[in-house]
Amino acid sequence: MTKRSPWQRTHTCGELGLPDEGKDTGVNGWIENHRHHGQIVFLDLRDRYGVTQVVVDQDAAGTAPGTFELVRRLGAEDVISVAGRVRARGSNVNKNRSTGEIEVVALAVTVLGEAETPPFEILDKAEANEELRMQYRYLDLRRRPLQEALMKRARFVTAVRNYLQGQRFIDIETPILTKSTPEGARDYLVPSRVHPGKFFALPQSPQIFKQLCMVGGLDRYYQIARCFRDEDLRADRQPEFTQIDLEMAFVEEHDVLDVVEGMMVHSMREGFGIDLPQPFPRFDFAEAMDKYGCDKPDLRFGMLLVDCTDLAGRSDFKVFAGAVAAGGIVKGLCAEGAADKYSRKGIDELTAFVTGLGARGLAWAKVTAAGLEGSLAKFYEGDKGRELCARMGAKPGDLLLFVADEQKVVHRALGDLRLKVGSQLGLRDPKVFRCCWVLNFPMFEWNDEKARWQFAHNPFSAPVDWSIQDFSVDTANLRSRAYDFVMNGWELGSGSIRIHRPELQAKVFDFLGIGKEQQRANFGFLLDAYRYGGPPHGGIALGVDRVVTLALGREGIRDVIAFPKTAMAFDLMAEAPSPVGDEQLKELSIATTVKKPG
RNA sequence: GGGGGCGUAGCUCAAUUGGUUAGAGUACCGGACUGUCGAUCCGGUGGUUGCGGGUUCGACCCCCGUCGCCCUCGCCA
Repeated sequence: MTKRSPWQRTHTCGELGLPDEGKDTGVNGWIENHRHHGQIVFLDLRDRYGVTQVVVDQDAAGTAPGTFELVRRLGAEDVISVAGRVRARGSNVNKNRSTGEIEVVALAVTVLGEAETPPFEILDKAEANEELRMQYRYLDLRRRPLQEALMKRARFVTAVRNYLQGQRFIDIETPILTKSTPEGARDYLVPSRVHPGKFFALPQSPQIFKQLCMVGGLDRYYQIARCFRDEDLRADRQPEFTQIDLEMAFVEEHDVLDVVEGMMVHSMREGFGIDLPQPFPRFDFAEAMDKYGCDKPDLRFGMLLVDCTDLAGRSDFKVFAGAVAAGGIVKGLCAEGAADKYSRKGIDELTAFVTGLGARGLAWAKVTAAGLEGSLAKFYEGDKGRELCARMGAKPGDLLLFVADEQKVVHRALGDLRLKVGSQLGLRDPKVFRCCWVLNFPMFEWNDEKARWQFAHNPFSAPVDWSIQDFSVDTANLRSRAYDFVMNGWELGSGSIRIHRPELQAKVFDFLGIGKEQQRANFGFLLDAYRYGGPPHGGIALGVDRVVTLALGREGIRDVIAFPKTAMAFDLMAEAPSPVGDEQLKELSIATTVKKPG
């Protein structure tokens, strides 16, 4: 016979209810709260499933001797095991708690782990600052919001795996110790002991390996992949992060998009109970820029950018006419019903906002039954005003906002202004989720600093024009078969149909000034692979951390990662990175240029 | 790499803009209390004001440096 453990658990702290009345039970957990009343003590016992009230009554019959005295000494975060009996709480029900109709009358209590006073209180609403909570992450993990995030995250990822498995995808692990390439983000390097002076790099993504899986005939690959990039951090960026990475052979854009759309609809519902409206609209990059001023449209609200360049060019308003004459454009936003929501001061603030983004100013007008009011009014009286309103789709009570400048500046300013005004008007409901695709991104972009063209997306994205001969002709307007997945104005995924012919791939590298030797050194194995029969293929990678953050309405991805790092890429709990001993360095043939270690 | 914000009991914050004993809530400790549920009531412990230097009769407050955290621009193919 197996000996019964003193902390045998029969129920969790979240599952007991009225139907369990009278049952003998064993529950384990952390003391969340304790209330002492002289001859009766109440404990709120917490585990990851919930909270149950435990009562210890000094006079109760059947209680193990010494139990009351023991319980009186217990405090917050002590870990205990309670053997007892479920009792209905009668008229003392706690309606704020799912287990509030019952309590466990303790017959015996075992202390499993004593807790010192924790450095901060374990509360649903985090009151301690994040620095402290990261240092004691294992305590922060006891908080319900963090547990909820991790549990839902796991449910979401499981749904993704199930869905992809059902679509014939194969989960394939790719190397963590891999090859450094100078293009792209800075690599995290790992020294090789047996190859002195040589280094592995941690993968920025499994990009090349997944493409080689396609050459390998594996057809449909996926991986929940950890990726590493040594760049400066943000609220939505960590040095290591997780992607749903997938690749498919013999496909066009719509094949990839359809699979991901199905996967997201399924997994968002399974993981978070969120139903995504379908289909996800598909925008051409140019259309997204034209209508939303950015390549990641927030579709939760309208307020599209409207082109008024032709009207503005004929205007007496010098700012408009001048901008058009200089080859610029004029676009506007119509904020429906917002005229009385913006005071002069409020509009000044919007003006400061757009000038901060490089615009020279913000022209505005409030629409009334009688015509326009505001900085534009005197240039748009009578028919001209009516014409402008018709173009903008404006009616009395609306607020019109315009920026005149070169196209890039107008889009930047109005794109961001649209989001700001949308937020101020409450149009960006965090409980509403709208997805879309943006396709046909530019192939290259000009890097001013380096004074040369560089990849806009990644070096393996195929050009839309398959038969292109010369990338130097009309370079800025060349489109690639790259696409982004966007939710609520957040880029969650990015992918493309790839180049699968070695000569075309080499031609792209040639154009970007990557010499043959460097091509061989960095990508030789990929170019070689294609010489042995590479299938057409494409894929995508989606940021898991971002999806979860957005779905749960959290502030940043640190809130959905069990052990995150700070903005300085430091692990406050483990205190990593840390200095290592001279012996270790010597073995790796490494000397540092840092004077004082540590 | 640049810009901004923050750093005061274990925790969250205050300190009349340079003024003499650095306060409050909470946590913690002790006491009272048999139905609480962020219990209540009474009492108590608790401070290198991030660190180093400077100005001043006097610094939590001003100056310089430094460390850390957060946000942001650059960066992130």
